[in-house]
Amino acid sequence: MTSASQLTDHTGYWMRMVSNAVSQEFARKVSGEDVTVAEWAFMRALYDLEPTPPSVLAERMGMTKGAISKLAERLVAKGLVKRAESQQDKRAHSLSLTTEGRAKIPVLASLADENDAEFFGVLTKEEHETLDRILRVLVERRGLKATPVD
Amino acid sequence: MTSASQLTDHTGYWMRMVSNAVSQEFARKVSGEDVTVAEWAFMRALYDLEPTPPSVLAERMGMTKGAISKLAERLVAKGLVKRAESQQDKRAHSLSLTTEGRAKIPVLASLADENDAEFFGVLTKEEHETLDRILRVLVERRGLKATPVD
DNA sequence: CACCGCTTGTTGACTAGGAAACTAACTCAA
DNA sequence: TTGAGTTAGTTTCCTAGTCAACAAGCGGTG
Repeated sequence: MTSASQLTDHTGYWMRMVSNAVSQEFARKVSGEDVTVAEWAFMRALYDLEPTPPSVLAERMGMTKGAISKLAERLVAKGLVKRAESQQDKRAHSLSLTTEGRAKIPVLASLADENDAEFFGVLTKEEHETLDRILRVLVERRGLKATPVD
Repeated sequence: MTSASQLTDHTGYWMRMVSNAVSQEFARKVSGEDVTVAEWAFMRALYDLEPTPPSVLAERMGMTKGAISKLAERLVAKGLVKRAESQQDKRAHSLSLTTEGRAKIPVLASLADENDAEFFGVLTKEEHETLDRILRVLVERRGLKATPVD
């Protein structure tokens, strides 16, 4: 075993490469809407959960609460998200989309659809479905936290 | 179409989630070797190409030349990579692994092997192979640049 | 040979996120 | 009721990347 195992032998390596490419492509698409990929993910998660505390979003998105705090702040500044004080607990608050934020969801979602279709369009329908299935299996079996609302 | 297409319907979303999880896991593993994931990828690419100019690595790794410049600087500082002036072109230089850097390759590679085995171990052998194949197909058909030395 | 445009690599300003320290507020037990 | 421990969120510091401006050097054309 004098030869190092190829970097390219690692599934993680290919995952990273493909994932980066998809995200970059998507970032380019949504930049016209003055939104980043992270902001879209945040808004989309919120769409299913609102009103929800930041902590839940952090868990869902696999980000630290610090990151969520800053992300939320940016979205509030853009007028896409609003905070509401909790009555019961003065430390806590809940986040929701504003009307404007909510209105952006379908637009962004269709960009995401388009991006996905375009990027994975080089696969056959069956390959694409298989990829999807395996990714979901991985998320489930590894207990990754961003489990979708189902 | 009042309902936004699910964020979770997007393959790109799952890719991002899984990719982040693999990388985080791997980052944890290599941190003991005082190396980051990006540094490993850099060294591993260099291993196949040395001596090579930074520009080629940038292309290979899908990073900007600025990022490569800084990454290289960090590795030089750690004594894992060395620069050599080009004779023909005084702007250019080439990068290689130092003896120490080269010695780290197998160690890091086996950590990568281990990480991959562990992370994707929740898949059946067939699922893992399929995933691998589809990712490679994607890289090839989409012309992603980090094409391996083959 | 002198200049103009292109290329190589570096730098500085900026952005995003993680880790950990911190603040405020809640809960519970004595 | 009060103090200790816990929890929600924010802030600070750090790392790592992009982008754009830049310096230096190349090469071709008048």
